[in-house]
Amino acid sequence: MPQTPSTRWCPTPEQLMILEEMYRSGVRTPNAVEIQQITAHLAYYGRIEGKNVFYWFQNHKARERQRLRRRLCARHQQQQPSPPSSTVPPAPTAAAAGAVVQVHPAVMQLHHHHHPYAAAAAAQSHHLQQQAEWPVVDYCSTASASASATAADMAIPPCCRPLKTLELFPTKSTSGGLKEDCCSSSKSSSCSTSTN
Amino acid sequence: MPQTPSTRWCPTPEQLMILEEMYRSGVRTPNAVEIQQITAHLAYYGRIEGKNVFYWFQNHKARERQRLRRRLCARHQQQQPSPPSSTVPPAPTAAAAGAVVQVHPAVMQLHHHHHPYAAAAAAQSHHLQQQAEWPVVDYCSTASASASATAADMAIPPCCRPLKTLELFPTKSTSGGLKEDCCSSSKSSSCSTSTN
DNA sequence: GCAAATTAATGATTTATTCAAG
DNA sequence: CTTGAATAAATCATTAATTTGC
Repeated sequence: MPQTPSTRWCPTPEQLMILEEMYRSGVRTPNAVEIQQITAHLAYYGRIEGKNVFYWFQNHKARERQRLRRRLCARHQQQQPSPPSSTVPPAPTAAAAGAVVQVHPAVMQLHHHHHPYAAAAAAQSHHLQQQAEWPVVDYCSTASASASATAADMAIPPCCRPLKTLELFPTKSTSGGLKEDCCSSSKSSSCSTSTN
Repeated sequence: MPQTPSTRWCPTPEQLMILEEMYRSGVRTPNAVEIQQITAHLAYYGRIEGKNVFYWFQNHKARERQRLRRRLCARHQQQQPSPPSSTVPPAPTAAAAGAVVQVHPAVMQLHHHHHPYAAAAAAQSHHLQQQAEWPVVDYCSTASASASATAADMAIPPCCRPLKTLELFPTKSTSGGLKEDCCSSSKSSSCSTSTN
């Protein structure tokens, strides 16, 4: 075994545990800076990169939602008779509620395993520095020169505008409702560039 | 006015021209490295970051496609009688065809405006180095160690795998076969979107 | 008990949709 | 309205679980 090329990241139990803890605490879409920190901390438990953290949150969030959706659907399908309003509340709200108090930074110190190693690991650039910042733009970095943001610039938690997905899937047709797939056969929907 | 924070990138005509030229040449989804180079070149004509290039291609591709879809749809709606096979080839194929010969790297030297400035600009880290490489992972870098792929593995151009799913397996329903999206059901709806 | 063959999870990409600045 | 930016959904691909035959 040369070195196990292992194309893809395989989270260690510790890493996974911490990530899940963070997720439960409300972390949804950490920005570049936060990802950096998370990565730095997790790096102590094994090889990891910023993108891994990024993807993990993306996937975890998406699949959590998917799972819920599926459950609801299945339930709805099987039990024609809609039970009263006493259906078991879908739990997710719990996490959301917790998020309200803004736990992002706090979580970082959850385990506060004061291992200088972590920081070092990140700083020493394992094999390439972690300064990445593309799609996951860190809105902050640009403000590096700022030092004097206009106000709420730094005030609000930089990344995820607080809790957008709070109401996960309010059956609102937000994204699933209207698409503009004009060629989708079916109704001769008027896709005619509408009112222009 | 502090310094015109200018939240979003505004491409100069030159930059735009070059980008469009590249797009026409077949560039669709440049990887991190390529984006770096493009950024470096375009940086000569004005402020620009990797993410801008990334987003530009994303959006341009998506909207080009959308535009076509819409046009086709409109046509199909207006002209009930389906024209023979001589309908104007949906253009995208053109790009695809061009892509077959793999123009990505070549394009880089399309203009080969040997301005050391560009490279310098990128290298000097305007205010932060451009080594980014997150979501836009460069599939190439990881493959560096490979060296011994199973076959067409390396043959295909690194980025947009032209036709990977082509004939991997004999329709064994391994992973792509079945979906279980239970809630799909109604997704038709008109495309209007009405632009609120 | 084990290894090849399936299936289930999940990491990584790509595509579609949405938001909001100009 | 156009389009840069951001997010979510869909999809692909690889790893881990598991089943199965020996």
